[in-house]
Formats: sequence, structure tokens, C-alpha cells
Amino acid sequence: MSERKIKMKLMENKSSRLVTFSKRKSGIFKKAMELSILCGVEIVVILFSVGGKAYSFGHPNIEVVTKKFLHQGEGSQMSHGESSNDDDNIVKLNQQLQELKDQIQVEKDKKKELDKALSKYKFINGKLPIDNLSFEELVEFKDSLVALKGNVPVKDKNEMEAASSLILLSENGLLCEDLGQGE
Amino acid sequence: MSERKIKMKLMENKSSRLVTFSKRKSGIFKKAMELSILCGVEIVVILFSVGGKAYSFGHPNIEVVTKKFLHQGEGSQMSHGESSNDDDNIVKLNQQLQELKDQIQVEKDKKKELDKALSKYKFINGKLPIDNLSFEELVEFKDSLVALKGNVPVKDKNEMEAASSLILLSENGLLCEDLGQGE
DNA sequence: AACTATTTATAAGA
DNA sequence: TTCTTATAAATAGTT
Repeated sequence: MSERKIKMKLMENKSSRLVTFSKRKSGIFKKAMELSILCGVEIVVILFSVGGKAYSFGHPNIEVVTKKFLHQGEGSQMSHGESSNDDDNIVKLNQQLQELKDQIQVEKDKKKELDKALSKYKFINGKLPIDNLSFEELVEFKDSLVALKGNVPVKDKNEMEAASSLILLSENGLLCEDLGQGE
Repeated sequence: MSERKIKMKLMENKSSRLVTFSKRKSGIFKKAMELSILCGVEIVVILFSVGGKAYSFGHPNIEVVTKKFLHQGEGSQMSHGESSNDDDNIVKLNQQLQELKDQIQVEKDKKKELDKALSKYKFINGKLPIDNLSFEELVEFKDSLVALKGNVPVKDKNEMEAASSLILLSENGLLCEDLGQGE
């Protein structure tokens, strides 16, 4: 039995999300039209897709209703925002800009960290030259990965840690005995 | 059977119409909220009751989305004494916003790919259980890294490749000789 | 895009 | 207005 109820969060699957956007967009426009007809009220629905494309429905006229709202804007029942003039809007937009810039920096930093960690593995002609990694480099690589995963804090970088990363290998017979003797 | 379906026209009964307006207003706001969450899109719903009272819903910010819509393309007329400087600023800021949002998505996608590749290394208590990786998993990990680096196209995943990744280890004396055996 | 099992929305009635 | 309920409508997952 498939579960048809969905969780109220951003849909992970992009193609499903696109289909749902299309379906629900139609649905909400239909609801808007019905409400305008049944109750004889003015209504506007404006949508921006993730890609920035605009979709809209308005009765009797989208621009008139929209501007009417902007110029008297009050009585909002569920509005998430509450500014009512252009100055406030610019302030808010600038705040959003700064937040987004910060987010980008964070994401770039994260990616840089990952790249740095991965750079320890330099593939040359499709080969994996692990042999070029010194013990020190190996433990650094491990530490960087551990730090990235956020599971374990990076503490000290001593021989013990170098050993801990390799002992499992020797335990599994992967390494010769004389390698794991850090401690 | 009782007929609950209604005709799509202005409801005659005023009290019923009022009730329907209230119910459907809630309904459409809910739909708008769901759509914004599920698909991560910007949406605005503006309603004027017959009495002239305004109701609205907007995500993430009703004025910003509304103005973005009004000012997109060329169709914006300054017929209400709005400051054109502010309008220009808002348009520019919105463009920057969209660009930044796109950038964030790109960076997040990149990071996701890297995380995916790294996930082959699962750290448990700070230890690196490479011993848990089968030859097949190891070569898969290598392939994913190679693909990410874009240096070498992923070709075939045969025993030879698995071996090629490990032979260097044994050459450096890191591995015991009897490891190169497939399974 | 069409189908269908379910979930939602809602018109009437209380 | 609020609650209930019968029914209509919307829609998530599938084909």
C-alpha cells in the first residue's frame, strides 16, 4: 500500500516537485476563480517558480487589485511580512541580500573544506597514489574528514591517532604488522 | 441523495455566501502556504471582500513578491506617484536576490555531490573502518572521486581497476602480498 | 497525460 | 460562529 499523504516540507525529488508545482498551481488558480465567482470578490494570486518565472491569476484585474492592496495595505490576516512602504522594502531586501551572501560564503567554505580533504587523494591517470601519503598526511586527511562530518572533534594529532586510523587495517590483515606500532 | 454540489455562480443567499467566503478564504490561504513549502516558491494571495476589506497571504514576504511581479518586464507605470528610484532599486535588488539564490543552490548541489562521495567513508568513533570496504566498494569510491574531479572518465569497473588502486599500496610495502586476490 | 487510492475541502445542517 | 457529516474535489504516486 503506497502512502499518499505527504509531509509538509520541501519535496526532495525534483521531478515530483515540478509535477506537484504544476498541479497545485492549477488547483489554486481554480480555487481563486471559484471564490471570485461564488462570492463576487476581488482576488489575486501571484506565483514565482523557483526558476523565477511568474504566474498569476486576478479577478477582475490583477494590476488594479494588486496596486489597491499596496496602496492601502492593511487588514492582512495571515501576512508573513508586515512592511508597508518602499523604504522598508529596500531595507528588507538588503537584509535578505546580506543573508544570502552569507549563505553563499558558508556553502563555498564548506565545499572548499571538502575539496581540500579530497585533494589528499590525487588521482593520476586513474590511479590512487595512497603510497604518497605520509602517516602525518593520512591522519590529517582523517581529521579533516572527521571534522567535516562533525561527528568527532579534532583533538590532538599525535602518533596515537595516526595508529588508530591504521590499526583497523592491520587487524583485518590489510597491513603488515610493523605499520601500526604508533603507540 | 442530497445535492451538495453547487453551481458556479454568485451565491444568492447572503449568509451562505459569507460563510463560504470565510471557509474558502482559509482554504486558499492554506493551499498557498502548502505550495510555498512543498515547492519552495514565492506566492502571494490578495483578497478583497465585498465590503472592501483586504486579506492577504504572502511567502516569503507579500510586498516584495507583489512588487517584484508589478515591476517585472516593462509594464510598470508610475501612475500613483511612486518613487521611480525606489522601484529601480527594488527591481535590481530582486534580480540580485534571484542570482544569489541560484548560486546558493549550485553550491549546495556541489557540496551534496562531495558529501555523497565521502559517505563511503563512514567514521565510527573517530576510527576509519577501511576494513569494512570491500574491493568493490573501494573501486566505487575511487570512481566517484575521479568522476568528481573530472580528470578521468569512469570507464569499466573490473577487477583490474580494483587492483590498480591497491597495487600501489603493496608496492610501497603497505599491504601484504596476499591482498590483491579478488574474492 | 491519464488513472486511482486517499486525503482534503467544503456545503448543509445542527 | 463552530462542529459534524455527506459529498465533492484535489492530488501523490503510478502507469
